[in-house]
Parts: sequence; structure tokens; C-alpha cells
Amino acid sequence: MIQTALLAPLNVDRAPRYREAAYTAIKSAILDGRFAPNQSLVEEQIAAMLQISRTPVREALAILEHEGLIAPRQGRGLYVATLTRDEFVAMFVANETVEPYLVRRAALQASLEQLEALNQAIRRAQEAVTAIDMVGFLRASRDFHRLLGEASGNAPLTRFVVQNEERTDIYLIGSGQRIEPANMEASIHEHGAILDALIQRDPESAARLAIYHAQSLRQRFAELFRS
Amino acid sequence: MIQTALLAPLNVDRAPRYREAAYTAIKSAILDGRFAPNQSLVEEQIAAMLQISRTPVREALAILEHEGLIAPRQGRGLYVATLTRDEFVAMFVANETVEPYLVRRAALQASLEQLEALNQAIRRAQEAVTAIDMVGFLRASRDFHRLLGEASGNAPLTRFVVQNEERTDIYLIGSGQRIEPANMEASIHEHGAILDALIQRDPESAARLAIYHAQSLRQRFAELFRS
DNA sequence: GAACATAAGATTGTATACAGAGTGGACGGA
DNA sequence: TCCGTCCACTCTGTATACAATCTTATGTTC
Repeated sequence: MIQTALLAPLNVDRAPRYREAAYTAIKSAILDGRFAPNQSLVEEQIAAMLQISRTPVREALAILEHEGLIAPRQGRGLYVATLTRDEFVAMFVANETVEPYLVRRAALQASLEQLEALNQAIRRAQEAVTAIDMVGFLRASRDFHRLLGEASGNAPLTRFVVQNEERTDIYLIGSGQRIEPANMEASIHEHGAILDALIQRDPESAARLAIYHAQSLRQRFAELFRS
Repeated sequence: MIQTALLAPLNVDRAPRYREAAYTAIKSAILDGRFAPNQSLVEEQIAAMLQISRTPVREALAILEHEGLIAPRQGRGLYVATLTRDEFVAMFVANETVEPYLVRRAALQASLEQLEALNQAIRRAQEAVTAIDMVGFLRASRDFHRLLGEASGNAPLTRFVVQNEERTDIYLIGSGQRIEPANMEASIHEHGAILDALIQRDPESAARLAIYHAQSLRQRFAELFRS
């Protein structure tokens, strides 16, 4: 069983703490689909892959567990967290509630650099669709929402939105569901429309489009649970 | 220096993990004002108070740090996190954004038991004001918002709201600010009005009152930064 | 052949040991 | 007296050791 590909050894030169590096490495592995939902995460194995001891790995796992990305299994062990349908929907609802505010603020105060960064995120999403790279598409979409949050200037809301999206993305990636290219294109198109409204400095249009986008997302993904 | 009062030894009999117990104990100590902002949190001391080793204490602290309740000091050590004025306001704005949704849902679907629990929370807040117990008042207020979130049925939003409120409460408690009894009374009155709207099953009134409440809160507390 | 008991192994949870970095204080010199 | 340097101590971060528990496999009995 070759595990090399799963996690590369950390070669952080001791300055940033191993805990942080392990946290990032494990989270990236989950979000890239290298650790699948329901897969068991063994501390010793992860430590070996990262070539550090169990201590910082445990601390990273404790944080990830608290965030809800991983969960303790019945009696023993941790696994990448799945979501029930209701939890999945709750995440989308949460973001629907928040995003209109984010885009309104962004429309009022986003800098040109921030608008350009949003544009780049859309471009990366488009490239990922072309390359049939679902993980890349989801990452670029998360980036878009994160940048939107940053442009709004509200850190807690930004963090919240991104965290919810991470959890739904993990589900999508791990469930083996394939997102229809048409759906990805639609999502990208909606992002583009929001960005246009931001450039026009039109908060109400932006908010309307954000609500539409959030609802579309929820509908598109909720369908996945039927199959 | 008698530290006995700060943290009582854990006498969890090994079933719930020490990490969880330590997390709760430390968090409670912070929210009760026993650990003040800018106070240095020394792992060894905390471990000694809880009569456990540093390992689970460190894990608990890692989580609290990730949550933002504590933060690493310049080069060395952890301290109870303070908030800048902007961060403080951002927390209130975040909750303002979310709470209208929560109360709308709660108006539609809160059970009688949940309404009664909300009523109890208001009563506890009132008792705390009478007893000139600011910490108790803030705890009861947090309970009110938490119960509101639970009644809404959206776990992520509930968690988010409570977490934000914890952070602002820590600031209020630790800053040594005294909240005017009149302000506490006003807040309780607004909670009562929201609860009435829930009982009437009137989502729009409830939402309106929630917005008013959130804005009032923000204004009342923002004033504290002037002094 | 099936089911249960028992033992060995795997894995977690906690404690302790150790190394490195930062802080504070004491001592010496200007 | 004030400043600087150096040393000791404190505290963090990581590693390792140990204990307890759960799993699994094997063997024995019915």
C-alpha cells in the first residue's frame, strides 16, 4: 500500500509550528479528496506520512474535529465527516442567509484589486471545468466566496461562509457524485453576474443575484441526494 | 497566590475525555471572568489546577485558539483574546445579519417547550439584573439566543451566533466595563417582545423586533468604546 | 460447522521527558 | 545611577513512553 501520494512530509523548517502545518496538510488532503469520507484517519499513519510525531497531529485533528470536518467513529477512530441531507441543506441555508449582506457590502467597498481577484477566481473555475477537474472547480468557487467575504470586510462572516462551503464540498467530493458540467457552467455564470453588479457598484442587484445563486446552488445539489 | 478558585480539579471519571472537560472548564473560566483578557494562560498551571497533565490541556487550548477565544501573545504564551473596536462591531453585524432568519424560522416552528425555555432564559436574565450579576445576565442572554437558534432548526447558524456572542461577552466582562442596569433592562424587554411575537406565530414582527434588538445592542455596546 | 471465549495486536488517550527559545534579573562597567 | 551583557529560569513545542480499550483472529467446545 503506497501512501506516499496522500501526504507529503512536512519540511517546514520549524518556524511555523508543526501543528499548523499538519492542520493545513490534513485539511488539504480532505478537500482534495485524498482522504475520502468514512475513511479512517489513523494518527500514527498520518504522523509517519508527515514525518513528525503524533503530538502535533493530534492537536491538528482535535481542531478539525471541532470544526466538524472529521468526526469520531462509533467506538474508535476518526473519519472524514459526512453530512446527512438535512445538515447539507442547513449549510446552504446558512450561506443563503449571509451572502446577500456580503455582496451588498462588497458592492459598496470592494477595491479594484479585490474585483480583479474575484475575476481571476472565476477564470480558474472555468479552466477547471474545461479540464474536467471537479476538485479544482470547487476550490475556485470557494475562493470566489472567500474573496467576496473579504471584500465585505466582515471576517467572522467570511470565515463562516467558507467553513460551510468546505463541509459541503467535502461531501460532494467524497460521495463520488459527479457534478454536471452544465451545472458548473451555470454556477460560473452566476458568479460572473454577481461580479458585474459589484463592478457597477449596484448593491441591490448584487444581493438579488446572490440570493438567486444561493438558491440555485441549493437546488442543484439537493438533487444529488435523490440518486 | 491561591488559585483554587480559578479552576476546580476535574473529577470526570475518565469516560468523557479530559480534553473535552478541560475545554469546557477553561472556556467557562473565561466566560465567567475568572480569566481576564490579556491574562497569560500557562499550560502547566492550568494542568495543575485541573490535576491532569499538559497534553489534554494543550489540545483544549489549541481548539480555543482556533475559535478565537484565546490568542498567542507576541513571542510567547497564550492570553484571553481581546477585540479591537472593529472586530467587536463585526461580531454584532454578523449576528444582525443572521438573527432575523433565526427568529422567522423560530416563529414558524418553535415547540411549546422551546418557547417555555426562552421564557425561562428571560427570567434568569431578569434575576441576574436584580442580583447585579453582569456575568449571569450575559450568560442568560446567550442562552436566549442559543435557544432561539435551536428553535430555528439551523445548527450552523446557531453555533455561529453563540460563538460571536461569547467573544463579545468575553470582551465586555474582561474590559471591566459595567453595563448600565437600564441597558440590561432594555435588552430583556426586547427579548420579551421577540418571544411574544414567536408566541403569536408572527414571523415578520419577530424579524423586525430582532433587527431592532440587534441594532440596539450594537449601539449600546459601541458606546462603551468611547469611554 | 457455528458460536463463544480468550488472547494478541492495533490504536487511542494521557503522562512524562527533552530540547529550544524567550524573559527577567543580577552583576559589572561606564 | 544607568545601561548592557550574560546567565538562569520559565515556558512552549515536540517526541516518546505507558496504560487502557477496542478489534480481530484463533481456538475450543457444543
